[in-house]
Amino acid sequence: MSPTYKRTLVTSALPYANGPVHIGHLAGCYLPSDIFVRYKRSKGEDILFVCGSDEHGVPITIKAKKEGITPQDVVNKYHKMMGDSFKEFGISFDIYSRTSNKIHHQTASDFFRTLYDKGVFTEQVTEQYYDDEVKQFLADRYITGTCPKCANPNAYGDQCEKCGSTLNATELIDAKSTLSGSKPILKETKNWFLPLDKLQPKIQAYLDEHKDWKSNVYGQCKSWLDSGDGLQPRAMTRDLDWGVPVPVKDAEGKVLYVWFDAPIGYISATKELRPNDWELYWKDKETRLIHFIGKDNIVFHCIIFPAMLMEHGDFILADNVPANEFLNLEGDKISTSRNWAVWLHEYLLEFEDKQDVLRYTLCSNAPETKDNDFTWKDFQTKNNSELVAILGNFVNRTLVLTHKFYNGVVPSADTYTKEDLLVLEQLSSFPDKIASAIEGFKFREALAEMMNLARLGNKYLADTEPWKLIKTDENRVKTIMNIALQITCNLAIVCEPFIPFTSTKLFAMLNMPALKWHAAKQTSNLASGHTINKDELLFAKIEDIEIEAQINKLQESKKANAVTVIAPAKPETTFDEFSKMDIRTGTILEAERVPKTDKLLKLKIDTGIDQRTVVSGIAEYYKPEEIIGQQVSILVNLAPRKIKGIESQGMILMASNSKGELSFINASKPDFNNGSEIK
RNA sequence: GGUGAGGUAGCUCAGUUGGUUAGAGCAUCGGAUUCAUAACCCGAAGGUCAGGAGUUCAAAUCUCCUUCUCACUACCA
Repeated sequence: MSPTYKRTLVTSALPYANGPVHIGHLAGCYLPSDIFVRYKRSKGEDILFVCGSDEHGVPITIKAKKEGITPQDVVNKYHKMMGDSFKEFGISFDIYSRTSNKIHHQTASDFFRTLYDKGVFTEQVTEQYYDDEVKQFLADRYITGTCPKCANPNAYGDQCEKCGSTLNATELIDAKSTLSGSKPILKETKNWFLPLDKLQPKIQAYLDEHKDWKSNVYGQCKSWLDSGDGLQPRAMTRDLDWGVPVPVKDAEGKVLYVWFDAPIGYISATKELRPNDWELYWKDKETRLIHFIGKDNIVFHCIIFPAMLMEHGDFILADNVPANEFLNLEGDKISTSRNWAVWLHEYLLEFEDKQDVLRYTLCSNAPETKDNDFTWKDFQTKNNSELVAILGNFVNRTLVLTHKFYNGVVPSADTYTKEDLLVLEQLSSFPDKIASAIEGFKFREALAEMMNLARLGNKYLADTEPWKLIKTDENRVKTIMNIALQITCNLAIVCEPFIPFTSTKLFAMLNMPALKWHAAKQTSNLASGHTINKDELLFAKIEDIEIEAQINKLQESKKANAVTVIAPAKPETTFDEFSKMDIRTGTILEAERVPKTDKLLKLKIDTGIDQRTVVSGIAEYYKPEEIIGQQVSILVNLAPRKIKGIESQGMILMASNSKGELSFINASKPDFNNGSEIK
């Protein structure tokens, strides 16, 4: 936070255009950034707020294929959906752009070309799976096969969605191309890498200047730099036909890696918004650049993107990256694929005109320092006992009294008592308190301060009791009501960053145009003699029925999930194929943990044929001492393989449930000796 | 296993460079009140600051160990 900055550029993580926005996204980065920007605008600072849809990358091509439409159709659908719901929710982007725009393709392409011409990239030839039928390299997501860990037959080349393991495409058993169904072959391909290893000293120096970043952010960056071998070169191009084409020779069929292309989206969005002076926001040392993101994006925004910008030259680097942690929902991780989420577009339909309730709840419980949990019960409580009872109630009682006593005309303040002066002093101190919390990215604290202003109002009314005094001292009541109205007016100003819809309603009720931040330090924004409008309730109570409905809805998707996780049957095989496998009953003679691993047990098995060593990934489910003497089924003619330096000579057959938990399978009658064949 | 972030009242979280009886909101209980959406206002109760050891006149705060949660990462034939 240097005082020399003349302007600020705020970016919010580009949401990936393969699904709608949910509350996790909002709490993670869109709401905090919006609060920050609204506050800065209210202060009259020069600030731009850019965002857009991230529309490239493999998952979108897969989704398109599945639905039989083009990738462009997919992103068109979600781009519109996300843009609309952000807008309706009051996320006040100056521009919500998209990476399939021409201007972005041009910008990203030029950016790559500049780095290429400067000789920044290293070229590397690697072996990748290639589908010879459709003449195309296969991204990890385009390869399916049997998961080597849980035997799920529908694991992807990068991940098994059933057991959650991260995989390499080459690990899959019976790998298959999803494009043609054929067996892929390994083929050499050339890609361009960003040599992060060589850039490490520069990145280190950059991070050293920013030890003031949030501890979760700085800590994670440091762990990347300090870990074992330090940073590793990372491919910035992919063999794919959806994305920004690589603008060099010999690069047919290659596009920029989404993580190269996406952050450049911030630049192209700025360009689109301000074609004439966009460079001011990206290249002037007096511009402060801030990236709002979720914790999953830290490495890209704090290491890779800055590295790209440094190597390009010209550009400024982020001054801060206030990343939030994750938001859970009713105790479970939010998951798009499991439909465990509160979707913004659905919320907006089901809770019409209640944007501010969600904004308030998410901000007050934002995962600023650790993962947090969103519950509907909490949502209800926050609405009923804070928004309704404290803020809404204060405004309501003030306006009702004003209409009752003065027919809606603001009375003039007469002589201030000691008590009044104290309240006025506190009133004018709020803007700075809230501001410093926002400047420090402590939005929960800022929000709590905002509510304290409403509390101050409630207390003032309770202490002065104008409804009693009106019978004995009318003059005094005028002063009291004037002060209560000033508090209401200043509330309208300082609540705007957090709950803008409420702010608008408040100004409308007060019958005045919206005031800017600096006015909130004044205690006479409402002139005496001014007539206010009729009062209406700011917030309505949320009843149990509504909350139960939401909880039931989540229960339904939980049930739906429990059913669908059963893996579909594998394609038909032949008896010949099956009989190639030599499976026997065996007994575990010895078992011990493989050091420095979480999942591995080293087993000695009596197979009836011999005694052999097998390494198996079952340590999470069985303790070594419990399984000695256990009878198991073992595949004995599997090619041996070294795991953690130990040669594993076979594979224990395990049953795996939908959670990826494992269980031995063995003969159910006692008199089956080791070495009995399983057929 | 490695690395990072966390573990503070029933719940959600503050606790700045170690300094008198550990704070706030919500929930609970009691009181007062009626202008207000039975809301507000006042008060009470509620914590071996994950556990253990150490440094210090003094530790929630510093060091070490153990343990639990989350994230990244390695191992799973």
